[in-house]
Amino acid sequence: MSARYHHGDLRRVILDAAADVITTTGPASLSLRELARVAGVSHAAPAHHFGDKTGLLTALAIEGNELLAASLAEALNETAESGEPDFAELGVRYVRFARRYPAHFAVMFRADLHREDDPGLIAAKARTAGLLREGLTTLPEHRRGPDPALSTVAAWSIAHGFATLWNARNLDALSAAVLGRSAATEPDELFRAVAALLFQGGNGG
Amino acid sequence: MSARYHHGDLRRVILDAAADVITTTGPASLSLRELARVAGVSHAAPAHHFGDKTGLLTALAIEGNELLAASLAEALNETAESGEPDFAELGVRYVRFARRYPAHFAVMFRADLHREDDPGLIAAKARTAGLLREGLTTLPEHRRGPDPALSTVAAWSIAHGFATLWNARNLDALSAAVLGRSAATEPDELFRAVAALLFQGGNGG
DNA sequence: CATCCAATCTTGTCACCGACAAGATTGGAC
DNA sequence: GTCCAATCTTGTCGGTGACAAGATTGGATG
Repeated sequence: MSARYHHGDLRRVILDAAADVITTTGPASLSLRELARVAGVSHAAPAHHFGDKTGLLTALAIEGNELLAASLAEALNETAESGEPDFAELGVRYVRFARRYPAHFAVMFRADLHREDDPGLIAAKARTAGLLREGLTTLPEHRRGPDPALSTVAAWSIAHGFATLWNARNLDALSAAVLGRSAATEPDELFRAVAALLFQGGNGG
Repeated sequence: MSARYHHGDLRRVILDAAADVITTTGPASLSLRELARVAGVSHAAPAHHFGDKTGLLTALAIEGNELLAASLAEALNETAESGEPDFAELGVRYVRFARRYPAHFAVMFRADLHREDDPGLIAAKARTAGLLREGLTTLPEHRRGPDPALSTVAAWSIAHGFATLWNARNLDALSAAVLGRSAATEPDELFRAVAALLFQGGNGG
């Protein structure tokens, strides 16, 4: 009985199962015991790897920041090579990440769910924010306004807001109204159109 | 003993207590029994008014939408009188609402916490979204681009993203960088500066 | 005023959950 | 072969949400 003790990679399995549950039913109904059941281990096994429930969600938030940072870094490299830095591409990556990893995205910005003072989380968040700002700073001034920090706030806000509202299904009616009169059919295209309204060549005053 | 049965306005007391708890410690740690304790009633009393925990949070979400809609409607009336419709003012109201009622704001956009198909909630959300779109539609085209629906998505996104990131303390470092070189000291002013980067007089085509 | 009723609140209970403690098992280092 | 640290299990406790059944109240009706 009791199967075998060493599971192999229980930590990863629990993390993936948590992401699945959160994606379908949200973080509120997440239960360590259910995750243990899914993984086929005892009810206290998950706690060993994450300390407690908050620890599990902190791990998810860290992983989310790392995934996002990797995607942003990739976009920065690509646009650097093509010689045409494009802030919208960063935003598209941001929105795409939120759609592909909704569980991670949801946990990352919910301070009450994870341990805010975790060193690993602080480092991961700093890296993501740094890439965001770096990306804006590389833009020519006429395409991002005179103040990079202010532009970063604007770009981050519009991408984050779009991603959040999209995931929460708050843009369904509006996006139908927009897409009905254009050829765009994906949220990527809709966001590109939205992003085009920012930094559209005026002087930032 | 047992004090007196009829509390007077238990529903309101529970709602306010819930908002307090959520504001300080987040929705994750909310407990109906704790609210009952605070209100001085039995542990099952709150359920009578809201059905269950989800019902309580649905009521909070409805109230939040109504408060926000009222503020947006007020802003629309004011700018209509002054003859200078200003989209940024709507955004400022949006952000101000998120800061003044962080508990409501947090619950409103968290589908897993409230009952999405509640008729009252659907109506309240429709009213808020309608005001948002109406506000943008009244803007002259050269200040909001050719497509009102698209402009609504953009304006809603930037306001919602700013509010969310601000409440989650993700803009602290950036706002310090911006505010350090300007006279602005309040988030209202910071958002105004951000909003000025949208629809800044370029042609949307 | 007496009676009745629906709304409100209480008491009691059950299954589930998170956290903790103590013990069992495993793989690997030595 | 022995030991050890990491991993997982078992057992338990207090707290929680949900539900059922009963008690209390204010007001309506006569």
